[in-house]
Amino acid sequence: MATIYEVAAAAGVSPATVSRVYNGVPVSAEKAELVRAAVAELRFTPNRTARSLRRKNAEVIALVIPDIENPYFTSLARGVEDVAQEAGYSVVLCNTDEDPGKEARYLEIAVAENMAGVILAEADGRADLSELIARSRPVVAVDRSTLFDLDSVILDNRAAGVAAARTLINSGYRRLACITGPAEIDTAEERAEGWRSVVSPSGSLERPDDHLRYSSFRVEGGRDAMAELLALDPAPDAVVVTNNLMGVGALQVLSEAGRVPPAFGVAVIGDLPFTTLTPNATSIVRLPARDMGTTAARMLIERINGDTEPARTVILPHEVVAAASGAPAL
Amino acid sequence: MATIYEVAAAAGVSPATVSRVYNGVPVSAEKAELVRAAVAELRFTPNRTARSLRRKNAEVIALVIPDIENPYFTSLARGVEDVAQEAGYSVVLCNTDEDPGKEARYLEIAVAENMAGVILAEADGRADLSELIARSRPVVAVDRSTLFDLDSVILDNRAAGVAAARTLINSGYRRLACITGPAEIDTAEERAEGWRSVVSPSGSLERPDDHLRYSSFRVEGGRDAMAELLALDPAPDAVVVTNNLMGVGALQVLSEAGRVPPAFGVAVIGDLPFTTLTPNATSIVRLPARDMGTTAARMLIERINGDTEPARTVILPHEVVAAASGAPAL
DNA sequence: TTGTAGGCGTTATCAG
DNA sequence: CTGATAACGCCTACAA
Repeated sequence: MATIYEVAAAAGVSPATVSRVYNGVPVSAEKAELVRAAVAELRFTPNRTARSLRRKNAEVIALVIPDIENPYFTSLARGVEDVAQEAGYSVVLCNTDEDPGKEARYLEIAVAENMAGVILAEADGRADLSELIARSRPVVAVDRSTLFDLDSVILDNRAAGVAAARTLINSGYRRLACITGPAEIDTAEERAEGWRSVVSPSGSLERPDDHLRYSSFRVEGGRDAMAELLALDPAPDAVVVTNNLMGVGALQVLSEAGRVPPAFGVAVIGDLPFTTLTPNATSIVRLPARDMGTTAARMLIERINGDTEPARTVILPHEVVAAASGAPAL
Repeated sequence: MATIYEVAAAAGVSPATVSRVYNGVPVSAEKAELVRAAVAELRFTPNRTARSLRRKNAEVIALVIPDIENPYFTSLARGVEDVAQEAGYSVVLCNTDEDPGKEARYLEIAVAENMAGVILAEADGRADLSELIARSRPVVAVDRSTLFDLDSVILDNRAAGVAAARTLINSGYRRLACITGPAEIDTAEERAEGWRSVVSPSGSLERPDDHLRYSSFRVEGGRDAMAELLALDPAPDAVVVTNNLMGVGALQVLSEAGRVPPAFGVAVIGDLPFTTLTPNATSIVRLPARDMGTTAARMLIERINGDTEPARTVILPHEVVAAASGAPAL
């Protein structure tokens, strides 16, 4: 409630002086002390709204993600948060639910609220960032790249797909199916392409894409796809699943069908959150979710602080954790 | 970038008129049309910062939760978000990490940013809300109640504890242990008290509290506590776990020890996220996470709209999903 | 180092 | 219904 004027009056100085103590501008020790006392007295907190209006810059960064219920993105969010907090920024978490409409609305808000910058994991790869760019608000792409030339923190999705497929082959499985996300999402397509590149030359499946399913990046998506794959002839003996939630769905269906790994090989890209199965029967390609967040946040803050280097792309490494046990004897 | 003045100039009207079309104040059809055209032309978006400074009220509500990585809270957040969005508010998600210091900082920001209201799941039951209340910013407590007299959306935690314990007794288990959260968190204590009230009279454990463990509301907490309980003599034959993440940890340890349900009875309060075990071997007391969010958001918005009734407390019902199979023959 | 004063973009009051 | 104008609370030249 108290304003800078009331503090100034109480301290016997000018409003400008009060402002200065809050902005690291030199003020004599005595006056500074007077101000501090008055601030404590009146329990003054600077009004951030007025400050951002004046400075055209809120100490807030927007983190726009497609699915807040996916632990991959919440870890990433934690990473962003920790770095941002450190640098004095608060984080507004915006959940787009993979909906380009919601995404567009949130990006508009970021502009209208003068937010300092945006970290964006795109819903559909078509977001219009021209408004943000026109107002020179820095944007960093994370997890998924955009149509614009931006700093990006991404994964080598194709390599992750390759790694997942290879680990199954090494364990002795031969007929690898694949479950991936919507074809419009690049990461889904790239990971599947990694699988395809391993499976095609091996020739154990005549037409690999018959064993490929596109589905939603959610538990239900994994369930549906896995059920279809199990009904195939020739049946697959293993599956690469390109997303953690789908992995859970697939494992549920396999478990219901009595084909828990290693009876049926499973390699999942992404950490399996909260699984209660003994963990090491499934191969995992771990993704550095938290690191993606911290890295993106650091890049964004550099931009906010005026860095004007050309856009950089950082590719963070995944880590393969192979299942302990291999395929059953043929 | 365009301001209301530029729009006004382009449309040949006064800035006040432009403002009016954005605030539902009557404006003649012709002028309204002129404004609409100019807005489209200049791609004008009202500056929310200026608006909130003037109105002393941002169309933003803060949702303060203790653990963004717990799916219970992300579901709750989804509920809040959906209702808020509907009503034209954006939601700022603040993760306190169960840290009262962070919590205090976020609450200060809510004040400093003139946010319209706060939905708070408290970290420690001691938050100082006097500042918010003094400025008559509505606050709704969710999941955990506070020291202040506020609208609250909570659960009957004791009854949930009773229900969890009863379902195990009904399945034929006799020596029920309990794993609960930090003693400072009321919900943890209340749920444990429910368990105690079932276990004490049955007399099958001489000193029930020897079989009670306080731990952190996280997977690790469940793991640690479960390991300790398994080493006890007399060993329990079942456990009530008062939180979803702890439940996951407990099940992991049991699985590693080869004592998967129903060999060892498990009842968990809270949904088990993403479990890949066949689901129905564990009893679950389902909590209406999303509903808590929607209910809290509705209450908050009523308050924002000026409702001044005395504080209400809503207790949302849980739902017991008993395990399909009972205890093994004794 | 300090104070004065103008303006950031809106909204609300008050005449007309 | 419409237009001029004064705030909202703060920051930052500019002047002293």
